[in-house]
Amino acid sequence: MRDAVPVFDRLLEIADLFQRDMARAFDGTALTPARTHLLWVLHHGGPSTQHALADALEVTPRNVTGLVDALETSGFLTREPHPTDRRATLVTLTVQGERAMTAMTAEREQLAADLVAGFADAEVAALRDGLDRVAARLRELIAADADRRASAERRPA
Amino acid sequence: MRDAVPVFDRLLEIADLFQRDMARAFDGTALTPARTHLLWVLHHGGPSTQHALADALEVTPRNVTGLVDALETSGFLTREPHPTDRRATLVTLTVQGERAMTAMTAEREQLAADLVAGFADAEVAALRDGLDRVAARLRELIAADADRRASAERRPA
DNA sequence: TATTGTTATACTCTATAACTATA
DNA sequence: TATAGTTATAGAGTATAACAATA
Repeated sequence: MRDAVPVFDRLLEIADLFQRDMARAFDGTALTPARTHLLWVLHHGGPSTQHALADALEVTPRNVTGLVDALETSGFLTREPHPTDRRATLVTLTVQGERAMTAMTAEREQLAADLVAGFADAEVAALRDGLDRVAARLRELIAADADRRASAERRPA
Repeated sequence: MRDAVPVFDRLLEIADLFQRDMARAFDGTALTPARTHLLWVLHHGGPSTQHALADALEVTPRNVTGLVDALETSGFLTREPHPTDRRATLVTLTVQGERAMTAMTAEREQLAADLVAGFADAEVAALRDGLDRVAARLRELIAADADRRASAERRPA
């Protein structure tokens, strides 16, 4: 297990680099990470209510109001009345919003290819396998931790 | 290159999981990611001026003022006059701050070991190698991108 | 003149709580 | 009574600009 900590450190470094890279990519546009995430969900899930978006983004409905406000103002999406539920709003990507997400998909694929340029196919497959296992393990650990916290909360009450 | 996008997606997912895990770990403490990062830099670099911290964190001096304010209030560090430069402040970890960083180091090593539990040594080494190469590539791409932007800025001026 | 840290101001992301309009 | 979205309020993280004290 001599290499466990270096693997961990590299993963943290890559996470940090991704974050910085994305933040930089938004410079000069009206987009930010949170707003882009919302557009991405909309692009893949189609027109949605704000409540559905809040669930998908794991964020409060109030938060979605703010994000949708900003994206509506900058022309990436529109709010339309829900056809059957007059309480609800249907959020829909505009042409500009769709174009932005299409461009982002292309950039994403380009970056993915660039990251493993120079790898043999078998090396990429091995890396994929290793990452799949690490991600699964991490999900498990987080779930176990959440359980532990939940029962610790139930105890003192 | 069939696996390039899945590798990319896994890396993004792991980055996201790390972020959520850390945010959760701070619940109930006075610590947050940004404040913890500052303590970590202090733990590894020893007593520093706020300016040095701003450089290390790649953040504005004004931002450091706020982080140090909060950490001073919660007892993780102290501000002391710089021995030779009366403009500057020396920020130093308290015993509580050192203890928090020691605990964090142990948790980090535990998590790193857990992530690759069940991997053969050679598999961990291969994963480490793959991640090293991906991280190096990502750093290159970001640097190239920064260069491109810098010259694009010089042009229209 | 340049540097260190601060006050002033502002924007983004996030949260909770209270409220309105509808189901 | 419950749900969808909003207003009100607050705190964290970040930034720029102007300014004081010191180098």
